[in-house]
Amino acid sequence: MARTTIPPLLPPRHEPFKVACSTCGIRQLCLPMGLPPIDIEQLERMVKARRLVPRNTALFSAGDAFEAIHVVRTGFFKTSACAEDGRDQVTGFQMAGELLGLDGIVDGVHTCQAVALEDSQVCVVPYERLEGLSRDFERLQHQFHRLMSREIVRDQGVMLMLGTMRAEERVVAFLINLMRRLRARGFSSSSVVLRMTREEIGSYLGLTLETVSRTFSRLQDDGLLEVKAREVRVLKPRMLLQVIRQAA
Amino acid sequence: MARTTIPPLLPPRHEPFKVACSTCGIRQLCLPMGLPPIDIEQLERMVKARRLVPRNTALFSAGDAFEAIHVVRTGFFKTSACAEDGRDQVTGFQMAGELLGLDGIVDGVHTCQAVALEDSQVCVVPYERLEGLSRDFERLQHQFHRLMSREIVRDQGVMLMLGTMRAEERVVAFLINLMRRLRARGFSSSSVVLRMTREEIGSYLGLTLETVSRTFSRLQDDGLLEVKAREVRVLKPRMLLQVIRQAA
DNA sequence: CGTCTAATTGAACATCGTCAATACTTGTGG
DNA sequence: CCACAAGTATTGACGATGTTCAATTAGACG
Repeated sequence: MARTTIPPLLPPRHEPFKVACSTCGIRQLCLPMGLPPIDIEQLERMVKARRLVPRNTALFSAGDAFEAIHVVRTGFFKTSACAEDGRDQVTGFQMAGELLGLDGIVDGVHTCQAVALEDSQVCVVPYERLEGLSRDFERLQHQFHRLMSREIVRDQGVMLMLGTMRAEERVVAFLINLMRRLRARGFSSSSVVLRMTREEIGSYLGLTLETVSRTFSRLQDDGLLEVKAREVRVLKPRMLLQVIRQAA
Repeated sequence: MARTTIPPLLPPRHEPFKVACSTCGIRQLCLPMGLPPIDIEQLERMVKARRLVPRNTALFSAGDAFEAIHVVRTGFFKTSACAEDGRDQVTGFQMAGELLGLDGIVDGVHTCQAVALEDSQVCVVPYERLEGLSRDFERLQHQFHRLMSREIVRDQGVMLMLGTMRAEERVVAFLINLMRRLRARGFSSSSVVLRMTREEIGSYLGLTLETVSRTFSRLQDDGLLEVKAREVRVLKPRMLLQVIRQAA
């Protein structure tokens, strides 16, 4: 029953959690980031509920009506864009504090799919409520704009990677980015357990799963990494950075 | 003096134009799109001025302080992202009604460069003013959010292209997209004069200029296009569409 | 009209993708 | 608890696609 190619819909729509941004462990990485307590209180009013998203289920899919922005509270997601012709690609991986669903605003319909790669929890921010409170609270408004802009800058970075990097550089850039974000969340800065398959990494990087696998093996042979299935340990962080810098 | 690799700064900062969105020829494609007259009047209040941007000059560069969103009124732009290591890539081409500078919101600094590919005119929308009026005018607010979201969706489309398409598909997708947008602006739907070099196209598509050139030649040999330097005429629009559809 | 940039084209080469065989994980049911 | 099955990862050989380098031609602009 688990692990279907088309993830099953999520049965329980809303879990009745108590939401309290002001005491949330990830508030420095999330929407409240940098806001004074008075604005964070407003933020709490926006959040409708938390929602559980079991592993391998879709939080939303392409074509779904857009009603809310979601913020990852715990867990790990991937988003995939799909074109009309069936082509699809992983466009990003999201972890605690990161936003899901900004694509839906323009036409009120999601154009991508968000799937949990492990049992996860998200905060549901109904979009109408967000716009409403943004009108009354300047800092909240600015914060939201900053996060949309950050997504645009992030996307530009992905384009740069896809357009200019070779396979090895892409894989290394992916790893460095992932570990930087994990470090910001208090995880080890030298070792990761990847939540995604080689195929998903490859899709994100515009490579085949074989090329991703071979690249990991080569980086291991060169002594920069230790790779054991999904567990990656960085042995030479400096040299890893150089893999990208030396190119141009 | 002209055509330096680093475009010269724009000497006259603000041209004293009278701004009137309500009578502007491109209002259906621009920020006012779909808004009722009463909101368009508010929009006019946001626009500080129009500004002339001569060919091959930068409207803004990476590192510049972000103060305003710009909207292309006439002409044609490219935006390029540049990484710390010197790597850079064209991330988009903008024409009348399209926005420039959304990347600057997050940190108050531009992360990309916008260069005019022909003598152009932009409307300057000071960002503080935009946020201020957005708080008072719901539809304006929503419109702005829609346009940021549209940029995110557009970027996802570019990623999909860079990650999954072969050279010929990329070039064709680029042409189809360009002509669709030109058609929406009342230009011929069968012939274009490209404003950018093969190198700029290649950078955008993640290909070398030689591959772009060869691909044009092949599409011409196959009778789908007629290419004479920068002038491209589409002879078989249906078959052009099929170049992309048949892949998956 | 001449110079500089841009575009085309060819040949050799590198990188990555495809196909295929094998090994390793993980979860499930006997 | 073990064995099996399905999914996931590794590795090799080969081939396709796109890059690099180089030479030539065509355009654009002063």
